Amino acid sequence: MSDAALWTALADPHRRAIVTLLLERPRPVGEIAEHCGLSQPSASKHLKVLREAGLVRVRQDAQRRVHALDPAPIAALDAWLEPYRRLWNSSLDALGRRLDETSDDT
Amino acid sequence: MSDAALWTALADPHRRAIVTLLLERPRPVGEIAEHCGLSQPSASKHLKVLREAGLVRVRQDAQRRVHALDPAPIAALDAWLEPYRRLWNSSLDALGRRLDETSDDT
DNA sequence: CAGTTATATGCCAGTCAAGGAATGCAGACG
DNA sequence: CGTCTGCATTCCTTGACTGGCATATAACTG
Repeated sequence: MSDAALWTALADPHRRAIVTLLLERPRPVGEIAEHCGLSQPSASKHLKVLREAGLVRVRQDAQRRVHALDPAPIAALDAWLEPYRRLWNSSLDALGRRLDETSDDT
Repeated sequence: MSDAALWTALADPHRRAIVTLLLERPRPVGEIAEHCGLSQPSASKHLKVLREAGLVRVRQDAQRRVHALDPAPIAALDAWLEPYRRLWNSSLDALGRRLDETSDDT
């Protein structure tokens, strides 16, 4: 269960920003740092955490290290959310039903 | 965007355990503490964080404070996951296609 | 090989969250 | 009103994480 590593990785706002940024396309470290307003060392460290959580993969291109998103671990989160999503949906349903019952004064 | 509070709240394993526990049914603080192997003060603190993230609601019953799960904030997470889920699914699709192509040696 | 670019790492100081023990507080109950 | 129960809050200590800076490392360039 490196589930913990995944949560920890995504708990940080900067790292979520990186992940979101990589959603667009893979990028080298420097570019990531710039876009997220991070120093290069800081970006490197965050990327390390993301790598160890399996969220990011590296491809070496000359001196550059192009980091790409790996969405696979997100599936674990998705699975974790499952039961709550059910609850949430049924709550919405209940709300909808109640709204329907009272909807004559809309 | 108290999105951050939500992530922070769920980043902690104990709090995830509490949330999972409350999935079953609402419970008073003492019960939660016992089930999660937490001291009473610790449980109280974690519940406070969960409350402030909107994940938990309290109903007062005599001296007891019965905490119940509120799955609504989870929707935010779900929304955040959306784009990644797409990617993930398409990756699966791609994998499936590749497996199909090579599936004569199954 | 010397120099430059792109990135990783080590070290340090500041910050913050977590756990434990003790205490405060409100409701129940005789 | 005194007491007990259930929970919240405070204080304190400790460990973890973060950022910055300096430095090491690796790969390209001439």
